[in-house]
Amino acid sequence: MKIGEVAAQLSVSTDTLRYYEKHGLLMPSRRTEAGYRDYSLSDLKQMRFILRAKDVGFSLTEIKELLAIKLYKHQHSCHEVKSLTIQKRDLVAQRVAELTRFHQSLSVLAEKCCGGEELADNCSILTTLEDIDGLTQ
Amino acid sequence: MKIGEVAAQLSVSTDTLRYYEKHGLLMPSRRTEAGYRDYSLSDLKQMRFILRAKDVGFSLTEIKELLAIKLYKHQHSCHEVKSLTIQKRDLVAQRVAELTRFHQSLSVLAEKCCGGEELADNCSILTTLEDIDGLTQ
DNA sequence: CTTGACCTTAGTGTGTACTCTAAGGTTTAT
DNA sequence: ATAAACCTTAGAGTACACACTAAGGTCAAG
Ligand SMILES: [Zn+2]
Ligand SMILES: [Zn+2]
Ligand SMILES: [Zn+2]
Ligand SMILES: [Zn+2]
Repeated sequence: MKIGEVAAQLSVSTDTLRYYEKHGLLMPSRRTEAGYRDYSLSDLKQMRFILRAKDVGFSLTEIKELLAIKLYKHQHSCHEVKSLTIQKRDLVAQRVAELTRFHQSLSVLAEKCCGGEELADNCSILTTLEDIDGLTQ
Repeated sequence: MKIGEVAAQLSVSTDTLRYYEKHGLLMPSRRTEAGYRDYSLSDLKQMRFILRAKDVGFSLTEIKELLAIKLYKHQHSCHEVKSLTIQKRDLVAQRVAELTRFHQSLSVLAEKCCGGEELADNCSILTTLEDIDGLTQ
């Protein structure tokens, strides 16, 4: 398959496919005489793996590690794979916690403000951000 | 106050202070004869505002908007300020939702894998990422 | 036979929030 | 007087995941 066909089938851009190739995530098996990329079914399968890994939150760097393990499965253990997964999950959990704190603070701020068309001279959001202990109480 | 003193007092780097100045967030009121930045108490107060706004999740661009409103409070309404806050809160909520889906998927993946020292030939994480409907069920 | 739709490479631009560097001037202490 | 510790500027580098561009080669349809 040519790059355009793969791109259409998987709903990605040809740029993305070339980008992944450049960064060692997906090398098409063959090239045509004219030098065109020629993707095999196995290449397509690998691209689906990559996209699914992205869907669960892995970065491209992490996916590259997963692919390296997948390629030589018999040289790696379940432990390694699970470690990567758990590490990622915990990192995601940390970020969720941080963003949840943001959300909480923003909610508190929003509730303090009347939101009316009056002038912002005494807006509680602005004064709270000015005050030292505005959000810690 | 000189830049180093401000930096020490607020636990930021002098680089950060110069960066904020360059990007229009905080201009020190004066310069000394030698060209050194000379921060006033009001400058310090503004820097605290910026840091507190960062703490609740506003980006520097958003903080710049807030500062512009704060500077001319009598030309802006509570509505504007509250809008910015609500928009940000909703955006954060979206991101939390996305990351929570990631977390859920990663947990499902992790639970499927034994995590032992055996070879990864049949690792459920890898096979699930390969399968089409692995995570949708 | 030419038009348009594809394909190639290599390189640059985007946004975020800094961080670091180079090359040099100033201040304070010994 | 000189060294240490500050300060200045402008500009480059970092991570992430592409998107876009230029300049050109290839191929199918009309
Ligand atoms: Zn109000
Ligand atoms: Zn208000
Ligand atoms: Zn196992
Ligand atoms: Zn496993």
